[in-house]
Amino acid sequence: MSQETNLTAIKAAIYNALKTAAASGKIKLNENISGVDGICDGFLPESIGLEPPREKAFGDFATNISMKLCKNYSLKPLELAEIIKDNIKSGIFSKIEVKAPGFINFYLSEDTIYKNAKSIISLNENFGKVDIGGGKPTNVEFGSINPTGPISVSHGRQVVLGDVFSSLLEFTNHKVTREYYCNDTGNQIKNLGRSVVSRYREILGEPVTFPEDGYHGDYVVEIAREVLEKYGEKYRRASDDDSEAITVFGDYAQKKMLKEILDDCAQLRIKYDTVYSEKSLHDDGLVEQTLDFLKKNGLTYEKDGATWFLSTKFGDDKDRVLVKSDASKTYALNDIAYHKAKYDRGFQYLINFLGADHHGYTQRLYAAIMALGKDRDSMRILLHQFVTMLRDGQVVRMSKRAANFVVLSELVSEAGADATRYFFLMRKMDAHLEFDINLAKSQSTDNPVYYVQYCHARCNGILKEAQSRGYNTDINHIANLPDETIKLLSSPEEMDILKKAYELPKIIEYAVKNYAPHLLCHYAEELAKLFQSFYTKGKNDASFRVVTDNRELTEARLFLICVVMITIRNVLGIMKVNAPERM
RNA sequence: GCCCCUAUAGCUCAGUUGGAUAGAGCAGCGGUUUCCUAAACCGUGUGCCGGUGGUUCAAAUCCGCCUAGGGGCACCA
Repeated sequence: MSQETNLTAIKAAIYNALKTAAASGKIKLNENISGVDGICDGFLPESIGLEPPREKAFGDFATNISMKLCKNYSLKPLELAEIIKDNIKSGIFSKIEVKAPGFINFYLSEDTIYKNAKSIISLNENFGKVDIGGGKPTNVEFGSINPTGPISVSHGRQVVLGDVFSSLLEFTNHKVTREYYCNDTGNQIKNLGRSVVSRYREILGEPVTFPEDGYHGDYVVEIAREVLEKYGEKYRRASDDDSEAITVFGDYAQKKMLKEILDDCAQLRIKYDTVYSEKSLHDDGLVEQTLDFLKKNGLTYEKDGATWFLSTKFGDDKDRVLVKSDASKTYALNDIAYHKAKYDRGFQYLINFLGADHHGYTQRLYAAIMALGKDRDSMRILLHQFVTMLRDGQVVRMSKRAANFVVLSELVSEAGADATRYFFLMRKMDAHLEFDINLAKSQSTDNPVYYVQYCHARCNGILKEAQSRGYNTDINHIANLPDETIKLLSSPEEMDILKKAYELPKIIEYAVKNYAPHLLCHYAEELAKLFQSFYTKGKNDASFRVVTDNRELTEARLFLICVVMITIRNVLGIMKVNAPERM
C-alpha cells in the first residue's frame, strides 16, 4: 500500500554513505559518542532535516546532516558534507552539491522523476495513500451538536474538518467510524421541552412567562405549531413544570432537531456511520458500570455528600464531581462512560473534534481515559477556533436573536457544498477562520475552489480535444507509453509539475500526523497554478501546446495531463469536493 | 488570578518540525489573446515575522518576560 518515497530513499542513501565512510576509516566517531554507527539505531535521527529547500537553486532536497553531526566526528561541516557526498551510491540523483555553511543539496535525476510519475498513473486512485494506521479501528467523533437548535456555521466548520480528517485517516489505512454523539437527555432537553410548552400555550392564548434560560429561536415557535397540530389542545393547561408535557414536547423537538442536523450534514455530503445516544448509556447501565469501575480502582472519594473523581491524579487541575449530593449524576460521569464504551466497542484510536470553547473539558477527558487504563496517545482532542462570516466586507454577527443569524443550511444553499467545504477547510484549526461569503459564491478563479476545479476541468477538456483528433486517451494506454516517449517531457515547467504531483503522499502523511487538513488546499492550489502556468505558455508559444500533430510529443503531454488530473482528483476526493469534467 | 489559541506585506493567510535571500492569493500598477476554455497568464513588494531578553554555527520557528485580541476556568450539559 505504502509507496517508497524519495525521502526514504535519500535517507537510506545518506545512512549508507556514513556507514561506508566509517568502514573505510574516512570518518571516526569521537570516543564519548555512543550509539550504533554513531548515528542512530539503524537510521538517521529525527532531528536531521531533509526537505525540499525554499530556493530551487538548492536542489530538490537538502539536508543539514553534516552541520548536525560534524561535532561527533571532530570535523568541520563542509568536510563531513564532502565525505558524505563522495560516499553516496544511489542512482536516483543527477547531481549532489555541497554548499556553505554545510548543506548537501540533492538533484533528482530525470529518470527518477519519470519513474515516480509513472507510478502516479499506475496507482491512479490509490496514488497518495500511505499506510500510517495499519488498519487500526478509529473513532472520529465530530459535530456532536446538542439537538436543541439549528446547526450554526462554526459547527459547520467542525463537521467539515471532522469529515475530511476522517477521509484522510481512511486514505492512510485507518478503519474509520464517523460518529455523532447525541446529547438526547438531561437538562438541555428538558429546557427545550419547556420552551416548546411555553410557545405552545402562547399560541393558544394562555398567559405565559417564557423560561429565562429557554431557547428563543423562531424554530421553537415552529415546533410549537407542529405539536399543536399533532396533540391538539390537550396540554393547554400545562403548568411550567408539567413533566408530561415537557417530556412529550421535548422528545418531539429533539428528534426533529436531530433530523434537521443530520439533513444539514447530508447537504454537505457528510454521512455518519453511527449516532450514539447519550440516553442509551443510561438505559444500558454503562454509567453505573463506569462508576463501579472507578470506585473499585480507588479513583473516587466522597466529600460534601458528593462522589468525586480523582482526576488530578492524571493531570487535571481539579477533581470532578461524578455524583452530586442530590444523587443525580453529572455530565462528566456520562462522558467517561461514553469514552469507556468507545474503547469497549473495539476502537483503538479516538479523535474528538470540539470547538475552542470546550478547552476546559479536555484535561478531564484525558484524565478519564488514563483512569480507564488507556494510553494518553490513544485519544486526541482537536480544538478548532471559531468562524467569522463576512458578507460584502462586513462581519455578519451571529446572534441567535438577530435576523441575520447565519444557519449552516442557508450558507450551503447560498454558496454550494463545494465552496462551503473548501472554505471551511482552508485554514488550520488553531486559527480563526474568516469566511467570505461573496468570495465563496464567486464563479471566478479568485475563488480558490474554482481555480482548482477549473484545472481539472481544463485537463479533461484537453483530453477530449485530443480524443477528437484521434489520440488514444485511455488510461491503460497512457500508463504503458514507452519511456522514450515520456522522456520528451523535459522543459522546466513540465518537470516542475511532475515533481509537485509526486509530493502528494508526503503532504498526506504530514497532514495526518500533524492534524493539518488545510494543507490539502494549499497543495492543490500550488499544483493547479503550475499547470495553469504551463497551459498558458502554450497560448503564446505553440511548442508548449499539448495537442499537436507531433504524435509522440502529444502522447507524452497527455501523460502529463493524466498525472495532474489524477493528483487533483485524489486531493479533491479526500475533501469530497467535486472534480468536474467541465465548467 | 489560572489555562488554551492567535499576532507574518494594505487585506486574507502559508511557512514541511531550527536552515541558505521570509512566501502565496487578493487589492494596486504595467503587460499578454489569430491559440487545447481569458473563468487565464506574465511582471511588479523598503515586511522591526506584536515587543523584549535568552538558547546556537543558524530563530518567524525553541525558552523566559511583556503587550493586544479570542476562548475557557460549575455539585451546567
